[in-house]
Amino acid sequence: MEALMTDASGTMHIGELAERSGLSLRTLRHYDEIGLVSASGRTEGGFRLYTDSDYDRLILIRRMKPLGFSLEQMVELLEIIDSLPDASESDSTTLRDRLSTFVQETITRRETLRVQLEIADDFLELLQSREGLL
Amino acid sequence: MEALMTDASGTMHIGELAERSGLSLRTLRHYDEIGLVSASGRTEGGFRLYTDSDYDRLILIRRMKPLGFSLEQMVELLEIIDSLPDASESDSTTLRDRLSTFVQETITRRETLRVQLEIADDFLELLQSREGLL
DNA sequence: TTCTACCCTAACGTAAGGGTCAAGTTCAAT
DNA sequence: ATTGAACTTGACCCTTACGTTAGGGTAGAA
Repeated sequence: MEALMTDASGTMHIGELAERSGLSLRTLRHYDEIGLVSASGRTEGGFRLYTDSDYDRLILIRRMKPLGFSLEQMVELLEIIDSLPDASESDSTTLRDRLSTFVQETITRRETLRVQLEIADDFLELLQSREGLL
Repeated sequence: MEALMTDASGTMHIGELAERSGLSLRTLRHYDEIGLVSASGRTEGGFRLYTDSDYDRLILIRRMKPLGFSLEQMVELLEIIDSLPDASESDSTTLRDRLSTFVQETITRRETLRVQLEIADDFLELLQSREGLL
């Protein structure tokens, strides 16, 4: 009975974004505070207003999370990604370096995750064998 | 040039256990404080004394870590495991239940880990495609 | 206007340690 | 027996990523 996007100008309040992204209100406010995903605007009364691209940003962040980057690192990576479209030639050397550092980090962390999965399997087996003894 | 176990009675100080387990001194003290892995004894002067079975306990904990259980939950699981050998018949029903609950939790968490690995792969691909654009 | 659902800030709490520090302990070498 | 380097102690503050009240303000329908 209610539109997904309350406002015709394509903005939403924090509650809707929370629901759509599956993140808590507190988390969204926290991300705003630290500048990871700032609300694109505010109502006169002070309500945060978010847009669809804010939502996209959140989705990207949700994908980064399993890799265990700190929020601060995510801020940095988003900065890099945001500035990619423009500076394709000028100062792209530093940008390229910063990005490839991130890619390396990501590869390392992905590997860590893989190892953890293995360890988890080991542990599960161990637990189940104990269970069998009962 | 020095024995792995300094003491003939088969005990070691916190430093040696830290080195052998790969955990920090701070971590070991923390585990002692919360009763996850308590030192088996103390010297007259107050130094913690650990045994080989303390070491074994640590290894088990290290294997649990990737699953993301809280230290408090690990305390509980270790309690269960410790009491398995004896109570094979008497009150083993509650024990069996508690253990199987843990096994279920572990399976769930293992699945989460697997999904995270997938998401990580997605993200890595995404990053690398952006890198290709430069 | 008043109700209700939603939103705000501010501030303290939490887990799992990290780091630092002064002070006490061990123990091998003298 | 003594000494001094290496080790250990507990205490306390710091960190990250939020959760959790507490006390209010706002949006919009009835």
